[in-house]
Amino acid sequence: MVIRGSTPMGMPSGVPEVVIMRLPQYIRILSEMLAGGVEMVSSQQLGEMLQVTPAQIRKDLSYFGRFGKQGRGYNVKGLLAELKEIMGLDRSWNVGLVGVGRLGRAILSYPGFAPEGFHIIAAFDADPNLVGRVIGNLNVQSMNELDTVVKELDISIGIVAVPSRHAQGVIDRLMDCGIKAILSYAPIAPQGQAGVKIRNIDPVLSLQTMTFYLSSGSAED
Amino acid sequence: MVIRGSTPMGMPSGVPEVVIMRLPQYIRILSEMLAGGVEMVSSQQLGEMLQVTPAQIRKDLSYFGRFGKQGRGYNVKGLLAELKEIMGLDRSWNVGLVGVGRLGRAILSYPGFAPEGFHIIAAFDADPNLVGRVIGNLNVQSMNELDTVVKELDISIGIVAVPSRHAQGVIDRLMDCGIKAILSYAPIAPQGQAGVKIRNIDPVLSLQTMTFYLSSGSAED
DNA sequence: TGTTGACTGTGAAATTATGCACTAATAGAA
DNA sequence: TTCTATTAGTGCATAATTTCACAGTCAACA
Repeated sequence: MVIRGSTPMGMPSGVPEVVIMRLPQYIRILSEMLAGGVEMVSSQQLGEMLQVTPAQIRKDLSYFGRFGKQGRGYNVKGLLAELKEIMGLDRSWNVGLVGVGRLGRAILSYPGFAPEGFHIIAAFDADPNLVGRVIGNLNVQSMNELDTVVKELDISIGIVAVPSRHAQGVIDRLMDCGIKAILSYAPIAPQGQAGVKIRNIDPVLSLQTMTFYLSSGSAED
Repeated sequence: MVIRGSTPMGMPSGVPEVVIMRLPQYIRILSEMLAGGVEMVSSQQLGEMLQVTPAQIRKDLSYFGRFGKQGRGYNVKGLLAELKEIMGLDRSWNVGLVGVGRLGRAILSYPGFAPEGFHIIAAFDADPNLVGRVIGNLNVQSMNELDTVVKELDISIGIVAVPSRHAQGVIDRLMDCGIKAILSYAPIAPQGQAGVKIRNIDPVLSLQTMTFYLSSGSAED
């Protein structure tokens, strides 16, 4: 799928979604390299670490500009900064969590979000017994307050951690609030409106995509 | 990517990986329909629920055989059974978990695996303080026992829930034991050997693939 | 100041995936 | 029985993605 339409600040448009899906991986490797003191990296080296061809990396980057030096490769720090800016990862994002059951609490206590700029600053639950309680530094709020709080706190990303039978309803509510990016942990096939990005975390589905290869005896990778 | 090579029981080979990635989703929807008492379904209806074109569903299924009736559609129960068999989901799989920290325990207590036939029947940890303890009905075992236990209990899938700096090492150990399917929760780009399938559960990466669309102001879906 | 080796950026080609549109089959109505 | 409305399966066209391969640039060094 290709991203059509114009973008505000002169950002090149027409970037395939597959490319967008790969950039965060480049960012991650580059971060590791920067932490490791590496200054320059070639598409060859980057490709080896990510198991993709060097040509693909160069082509991906070419959608956004020219970041390398012929004969030298890429400056790790510089490329990292560029990619972060392109992806909107040079800033922090306010995230709202819906569902503070066992899974929701695990998400709240997951230490991996904040260092990457994702701050869960509000938690909601439909259960009146949970509303008003403080869980992981957050005061659990009623679903009735969703719209108000999303706007007041400038929340642009929603995380859904409710039982699957309620997940689509919650996703609909979030979209009604103007949320355009949703991370759902529910094992369902979510229906999203146009212009809304939804990603699923679904370990069972992940396992199910591997068993074919186990049973078919295929030795391919 | 296309799956090359022959398969033992006359299973058609040459099935693109994208197709394999979609089949579990078909299976999920079909299960829901079966539970809902639906008897027949057309590719049109299935496509609407999954947001894919009917043609794609028919094409995907055609890699494996002919399951529908012209003018009628597919028998839900029958198609579900066929797809489960194709994917190796008509049986149960033994799973080993490495890492019983907070994340590992959350995985052990996740109720979604067993009903789908994935049984975590062994848990390992490198921490001597954890070895020997009973967590979630399982006796935590030392990493030294990995190879023996994997073979004894016929474990064919590994789940990795260790800190990221140890993840690649654990993945290597699992591959050395002959494990061909690994689900990793570590936020790294894992290096796998040929013939080994690795899937990542990485919520941060998922979030990072969405922010581009939030910042670019693109209204596309 | 040439010359060499390394490596990017990019059109073109190859490959892979998707969607169209048609044929054939089927059930049910008239 | 015949007609109509559906819908699967599929060859082919189109679209998307990946890879190739090479011109152009750069740094290092003789």
